[in-house]
Amino acid sequence: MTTIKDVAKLLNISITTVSRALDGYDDVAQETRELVIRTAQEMGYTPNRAARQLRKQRSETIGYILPTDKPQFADAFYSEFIAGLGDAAAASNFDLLVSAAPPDSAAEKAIYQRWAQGRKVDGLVVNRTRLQDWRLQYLSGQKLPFVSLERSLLPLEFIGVETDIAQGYLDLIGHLTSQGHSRIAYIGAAPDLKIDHDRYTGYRSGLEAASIAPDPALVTRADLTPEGGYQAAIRLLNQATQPSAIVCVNDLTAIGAMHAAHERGLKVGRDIAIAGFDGVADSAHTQPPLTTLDQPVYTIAGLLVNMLLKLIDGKPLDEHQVRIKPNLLIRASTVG
Amino acid sequence: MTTIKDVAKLLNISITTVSRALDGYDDVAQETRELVIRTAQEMGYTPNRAARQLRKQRSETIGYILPTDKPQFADAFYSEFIAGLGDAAAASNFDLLVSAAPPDSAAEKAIYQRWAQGRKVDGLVVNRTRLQDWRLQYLSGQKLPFVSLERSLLPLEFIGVETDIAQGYLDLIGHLTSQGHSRIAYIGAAPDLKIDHDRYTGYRSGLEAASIAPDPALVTRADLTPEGGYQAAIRLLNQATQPSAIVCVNDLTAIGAMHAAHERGLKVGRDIAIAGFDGVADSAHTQPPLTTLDQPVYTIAGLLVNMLLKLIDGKPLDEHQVRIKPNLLIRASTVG
DNA sequence: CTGAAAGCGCTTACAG
DNA sequence: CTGAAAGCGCTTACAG
Repeated sequence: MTTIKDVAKLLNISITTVSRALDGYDDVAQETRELVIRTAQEMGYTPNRAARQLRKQRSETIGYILPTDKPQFADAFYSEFIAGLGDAAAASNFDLLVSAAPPDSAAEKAIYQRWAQGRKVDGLVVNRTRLQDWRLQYLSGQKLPFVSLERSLLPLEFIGVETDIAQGYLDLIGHLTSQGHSRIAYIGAAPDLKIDHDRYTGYRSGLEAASIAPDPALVTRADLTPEGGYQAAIRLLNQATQPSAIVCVNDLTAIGAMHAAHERGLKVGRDIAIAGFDGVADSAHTQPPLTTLDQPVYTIAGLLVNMLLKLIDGKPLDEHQVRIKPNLLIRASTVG
Repeated sequence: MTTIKDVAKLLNISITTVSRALDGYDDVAQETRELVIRTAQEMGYTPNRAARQLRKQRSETIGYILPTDKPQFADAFYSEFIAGLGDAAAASNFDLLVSAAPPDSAAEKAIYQRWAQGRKVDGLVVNRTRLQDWRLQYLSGQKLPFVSLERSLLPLEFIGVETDIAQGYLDLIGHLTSQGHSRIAYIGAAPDLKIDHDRYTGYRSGLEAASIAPDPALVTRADLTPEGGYQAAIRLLNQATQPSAIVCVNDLTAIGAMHAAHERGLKVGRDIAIAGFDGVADSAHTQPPLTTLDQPVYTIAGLLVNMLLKLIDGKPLDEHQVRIKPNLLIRASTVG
């Protein structure tokens, strides 16, 4: 490995000057700077990260933990989310540390502690925020910068990105009622998740705006997977009073629900309307293509990282909360 | 931050002893060890990673770069793969560094160089291996340990995991011919990818085993996305001689191909058979459910990490090459 | 069994 | 504009 010493020795100058030249300080002679930069390049020198981190007392790394309910954690939302995090971090010369743990598990807690205490990361990105989320409380207590996708109900300052679910659901339910639907069901996720809370609230507001009386029998919950959506839809379709439309908390749930409907011999779009949320996954290519509230996942991830980096640097944020309006993509799954 | 000094001071012993007690050396008095461990725990002490890395000259971190062809990189294969990498790494107290870059791009090269030169990582996991893959050559040259999913055609020692595609395709084509198919098409990926190479070879062997003459008109290639599969299938279906079955390089491609078939008014399973490869994604819940060659992605990722960690530690490997047989899941998409 | 000390490779006040 | 030196927090030979 080439070190700063090697570069200094070759050039017969001090390591101080090499360091300053490379870091772009303006008190280095133009000539010296150019020579240093060229030589470092030629020698293939890159500063040792551990040494730099130790000295600067920051890791130039941000962390993210995948909420893996099961090992078979196949969800395209997360590949796109991580790609967005990685790209935005790299653009600022930060690294992205990724781990995986079941939400609200001992393993999750252990990772947070290890990262926080060992200062492995300068900050974290949190998603799948829960209503009472110990992670946010812990990070606040540790004074470790973080941003989150969706806010909690805790009395903590919220810095991050939020989807404008209320508006999205007004659009979606409006679309469904305009198609003549009034028995609209909801398949959510665990009720302690902020996305379930918001989407359920949005669902209720949407019904209210259309003057439809809510029916508790049309509300059920699953686990954000196709399998969960499939089972939940079977429950709904087994009831005496069946829904004519189902809105689902995410696309994977909707894909499972469509499967259940097909098995019943229902033609999705004609016999029953089904809609998702996310717009990632293969929603454009399901049979029939899935109506969904599309979110720019890659962009959201980038926004989160850029907010986090400003927090880490102690720079002022343009906005503490960014609100993203999901885009209603109407496809055949809700159009007779 | 609590440091080793704080612990030592509180206990009135040297930092040497604290370090040795915590690291489990056996030349520390049992009593001292217990005291140190308990106190460290109570004080919330975790060794500073940067200091440890600098001193040990290893980062206790492995790296992985997502092959993001486009920002909208939605592929459930990768969420599961990363979950597997993260879990296996964490089980050995290693961290996982993730970045993203388009395959074979300048950005990809830059990340490899930064990680290698700055010793950000002790080793890397490579996938989507290309036939002539500069990454493998570069890492070999840098003497940086790595493992790969699928081998290249380069004259380098291969350490990693390989899917037994030949056997998988014999099973799959056998299944299709037993259903009476003889006009079997193939939708692949970029031909410089090892998976395309292997799957195409497997496809040809499968045809040969069934004494079916290959027809170049039935072979086309896409980009591993649903959209690509959709376009490729349209091309195939627009031809004078249409396929009666299509095998696809991955599930996402197959999902797109099913979409194209449906648009043509073909009933998948009855009018045309379509099969995928991977078994992640929502293949069990597509309409109709998708026949696929299922791979244990999470397990494969774990195997790769464990092999890599042995390489990093200079320990002997049980096997340099692990061969995984994909599991043919026959579903309605290929059964009349 | 325990401790004093060196040193990993940087960055950055400080002096000139 | 440049350099000598301190020190970030560890681990580990070495001495006792």
